[in-house]
Amino acid sequence: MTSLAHRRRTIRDVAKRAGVSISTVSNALNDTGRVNEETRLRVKQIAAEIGFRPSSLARGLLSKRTSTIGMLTNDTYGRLTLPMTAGVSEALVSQGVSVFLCATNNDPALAKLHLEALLDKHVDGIIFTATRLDVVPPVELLNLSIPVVYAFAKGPAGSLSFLPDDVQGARLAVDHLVGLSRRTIIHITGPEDYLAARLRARSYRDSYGAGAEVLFGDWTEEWGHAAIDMIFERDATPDAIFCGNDQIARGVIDALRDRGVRVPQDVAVVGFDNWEVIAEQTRPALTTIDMELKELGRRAGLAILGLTKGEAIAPGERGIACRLVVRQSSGRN
Amino acid sequence: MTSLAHRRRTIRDVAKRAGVSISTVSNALNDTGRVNEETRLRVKQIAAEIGFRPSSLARGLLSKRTSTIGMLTNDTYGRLTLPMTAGVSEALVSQGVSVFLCATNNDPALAKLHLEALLDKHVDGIIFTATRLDVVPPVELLNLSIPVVYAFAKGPAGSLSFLPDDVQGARLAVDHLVGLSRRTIIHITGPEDYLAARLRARSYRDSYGAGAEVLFGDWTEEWGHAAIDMIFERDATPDAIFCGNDQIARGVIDALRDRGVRVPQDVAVVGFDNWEVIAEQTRPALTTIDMELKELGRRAGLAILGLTKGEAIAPGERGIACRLVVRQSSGRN
DNA sequence: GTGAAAGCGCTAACAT
DNA sequence: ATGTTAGCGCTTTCAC
Repeated sequence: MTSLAHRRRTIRDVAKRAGVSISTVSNALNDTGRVNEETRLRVKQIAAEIGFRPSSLARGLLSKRTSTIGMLTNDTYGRLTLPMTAGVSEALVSQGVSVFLCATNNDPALAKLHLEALLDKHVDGIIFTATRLDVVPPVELLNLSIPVVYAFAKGPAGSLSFLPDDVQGARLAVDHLVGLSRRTIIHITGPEDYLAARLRARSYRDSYGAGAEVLFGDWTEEWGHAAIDMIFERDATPDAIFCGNDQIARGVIDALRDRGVRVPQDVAVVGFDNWEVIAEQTRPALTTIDMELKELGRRAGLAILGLTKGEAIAPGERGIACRLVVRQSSGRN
Repeated sequence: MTSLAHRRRTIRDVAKRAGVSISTVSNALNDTGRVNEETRLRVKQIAAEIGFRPSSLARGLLSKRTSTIGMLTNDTYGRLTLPMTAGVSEALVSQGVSVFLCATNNDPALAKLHLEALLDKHVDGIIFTATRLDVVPPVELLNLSIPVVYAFAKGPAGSLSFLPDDVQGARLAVDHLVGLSRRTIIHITGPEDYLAARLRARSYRDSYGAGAEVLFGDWTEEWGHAAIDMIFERDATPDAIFCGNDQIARGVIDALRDRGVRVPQDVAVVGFDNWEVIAEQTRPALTTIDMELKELGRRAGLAILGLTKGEAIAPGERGIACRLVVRQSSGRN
């Protein structure tokens, strides 16, 4: 193997080659100060030639900014965190900001370890994300001297959080079903101790009005099956089911098919999440609510970017609108 | 909002407070040089008290190491990349190394942008990961002065790659079915232009011997359905099916149930991926092959760590053994 | 055992 | 328009 470890080019290399001082190089490259246009061009030319890239370490030492941010997530890279990370990264890469991704696996000690590594590295800001809205963020985030933004998690009082608008999302689902002239809509959802489940359920009740019925259970296909078994033992059966997530919806649809109930003709089904591997593969494909997590991440990224630049951004909870994705499971009957 | 932006403590703050010079502080904190034990303790004590954390920027400027690595992935945080990232991070966090995650979304321009950001930030090394084995890594990775490791991707000649052992994995599946006295095993898999599909198919043929039959298609449930429809139009039907991934397997199982064929009594089914949201929710739950992606990531992480420390690690392709996960879809008949 | 001083690669204030 | 200089926060000789 040939030795690839050529010493990195420094500003001095450029200066020597261009026959000017290092400060002229600095000014030329950064388009600052007064530099003869010819000189500027020549310096830039030479810098490019020898592959000079300014050390962000040296730069950061002066400027106190590193163009890096940390993302702390409580789970092991789940399906919620990832679209958000994509959004964050997308918002920041064009500004030259890179993202440290740190999964804490719900382990406070690991969270602390990651956080210390981030602080050692002088990240300009931190985004905390979680797999559920009611996770309590690490207390260590409380008194940092760098800005912190919460994404898909409620930050403490006085902080800035970006959250999906579960209430609006659930209303979207119910309104859609009502618009299709469905009369009897039942809501099958996850555990009641999840804030998201409670929010969606409350919104369903508010939109639907009298006769609303909510079945809390688990976020699984199995629960979807079980719930259908319970419901269809009764006399009155619904003509629409709004599920708290896509997995439940898939279980519901499979159970309905097993019973010979036609979807969407007899019963329309709407899910929540737009988890494509589930929603697109149910038969029929699932109408569902998309939380626009990537957009949520993008917003959080832009916010942290602004904050690190010293912009004043009002704290509070920002809701991100959900989007209805219509597929076959809710067609007209 | 109270001003939280207290100036960071520096080594000088510690020195002043301890009444010693900064070099003594440095030596005391790093357990280097000759320092009186009492002094050392006192310095450490004071450093902790005022919350001093050495700037990794200043440190990196001297040492040429930043304790950061970059992960470049060709997709948008898919289900393959993520367990690997978890493994990488797990291997490195205890060493104080943080990971920049960069999704290139299969866009070469974006890849270049990310790569330049990483180089600007002096990452100590780079791990490239992909969603399929036969992705061609960005050429820009070729002549870097920092080590590069490939994970779930074949690097160029002379590089170090970590790959799942698809051949062994497929053999595991076939041997398992044969061990259950299954006689007629068919292989339904994804597109033939995927290297992974070809490797698994070849291994299946080699293990199974005469009479092997491979159906190439897509990596979807839909294709699983379609394949079963084709197969069961014929006279001779198999008593076992080995699928190229879990989605196909799920489609296969659903199609079999629709036809009244019992799984596993009449036909045993084995998948590939151990994608839990799929495998655990099929009815019956799916026996499948786990590629141990987290372990693969861990190995890649350890390798890059060694390389950045200057250890000599032989280039080549390292196969990571797959693991058979037995669930109900392949029980004894 | 401790401290003074040089210097990592860069930017910015100040001379010239 | 360009160069000299100080210094960001730290590690590392080398004197004392």
